[in-house]
Amino acid sequence: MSTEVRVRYAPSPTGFLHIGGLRTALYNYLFARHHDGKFVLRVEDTDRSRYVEGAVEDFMHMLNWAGIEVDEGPVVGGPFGPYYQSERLDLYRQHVDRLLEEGKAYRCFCTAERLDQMRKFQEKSKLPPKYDRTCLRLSAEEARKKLEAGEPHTVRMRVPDDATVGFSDLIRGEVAFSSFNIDDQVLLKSDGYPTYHLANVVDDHYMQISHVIRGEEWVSSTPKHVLLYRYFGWEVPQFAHLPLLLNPDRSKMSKRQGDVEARAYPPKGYLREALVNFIALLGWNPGDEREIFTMEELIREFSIDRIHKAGAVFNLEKLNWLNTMHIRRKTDDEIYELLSGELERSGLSSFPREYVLRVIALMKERINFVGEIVTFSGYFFQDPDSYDPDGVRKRWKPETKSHLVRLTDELDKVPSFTHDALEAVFRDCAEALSIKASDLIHPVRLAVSGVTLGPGLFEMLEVLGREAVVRRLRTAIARVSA
RNA sequence: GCCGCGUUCGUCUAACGGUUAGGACGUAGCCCUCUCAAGGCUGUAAUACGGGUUCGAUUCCCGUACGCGGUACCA
Repeated sequence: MSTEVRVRYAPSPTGFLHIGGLRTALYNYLFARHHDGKFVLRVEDTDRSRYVEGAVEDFMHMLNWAGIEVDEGPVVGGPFGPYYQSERLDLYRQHVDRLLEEGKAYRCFCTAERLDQMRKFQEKSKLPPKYDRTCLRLSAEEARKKLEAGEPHTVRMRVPDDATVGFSDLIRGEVAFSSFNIDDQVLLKSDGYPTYHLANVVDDHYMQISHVIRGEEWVSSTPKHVLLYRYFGWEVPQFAHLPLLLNPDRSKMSKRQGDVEARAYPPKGYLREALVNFIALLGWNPGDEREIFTMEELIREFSIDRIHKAGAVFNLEKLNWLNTMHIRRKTDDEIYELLSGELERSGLSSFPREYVLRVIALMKERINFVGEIVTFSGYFFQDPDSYDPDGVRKRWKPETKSHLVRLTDELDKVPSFTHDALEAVFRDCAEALSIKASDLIHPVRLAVSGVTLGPGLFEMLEVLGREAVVRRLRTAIARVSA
């Protein structure tokens, strides 16, 4: 086998891409890219009853959104396909037959009801829950009869009686299980489909996967996989079991406590850069104090030995902060592109791109989500229809009216309506009136925007332009002082 | 129940036997300032518990507690 790093993300299409799944995919991808290896996407669609329509499309779409490029997989293809397990049934079948012939697996004719009773009994007797091997004790003759009679059956792997099965985990170190606690796992279901355990091992082998990087929930079934590799005489890949993502109450991340589906995040205004940066840091850190990373930087820095062992709580507040940090790193043009849909929906797409770009430049540093440019800066697109009452109370004094009348006249005739010229007008006017500039600035902000917060006043006025500013001031003077 | 894994500020984490246990988010205060942000400064807050080992334990070992995962013809 080559020494090339080959990893895979192998989701099951039983639901849409989960944040935890996205992180697993990301870690695999970062590891692959860091080592100039390949990232494979394999669809583990062996459970026909739980298949969710559209799930595969969702995985691919969200991976693509996140900037995780698939080197081999369903759409792009590759030398080790097909990449849908449902299209590899013959391969699994052949391998089950081989195990059967070699006595490393056996047919099981037990019914679901029987197995149920058995488990209840085991629990009551405080025994480890595992198949009691009733069918292993069937004579060759009995088994053949049942088979010929067409009795539905599964195929189970035969676990050695008294052995320790261990493996070395890149994150957890040596992990060992006594075979006494390893179940004779079903490898082939009665419907002819393989279970995860069989399909996964067979595919990882033939797809030449060098490192199996997956969630912690697989730790306890890894001994079964190790056994299968041995049965087939195959080299065992390196394992790395990732810590889980947790809800705020430290239970396994799930619905009810926030959004677990990756596709919920883009519409909320989260940047791919922020989400990727955030989940990368959930369980991994670069070893120094940097926090903001691009995908390229993550690829450069990523290493499995800096992955944590303990689960990590998915905490929105830090994600939000990262979102604002990444927004600030974007150019105005990039933000415009991200905003186009929002502008459309808000009926603002008729405004010239140049104008929107200037609004973006002013708002970019004061928002947490791209969409807030639209929600927080309505006054750039429309005259205010009301004035914040608290602001009026605080900033609009009895003498304000006459001051603004005078200022408005000055603004109406200032030769160039630019930041510096406007500031000079304000300063001169304040001086002439023997008041502070802020006594003009605050009421003007209120008159022009209707609110008390926003970008610096002079740059705001410059963007708004003389006509709108003068019009709004005159309207406000009449309305607020009335 | 059985098996496995884990445990540093509220959260994400650094420290791989010797640090005043560091950083970030959040939060509180201050500075800056035309507002709001941003930024700067300061504060807040942690090694689960009990035994060892050691001159010295966050760090190594054992136990307990707690949490989590698995315990399917799901993945």
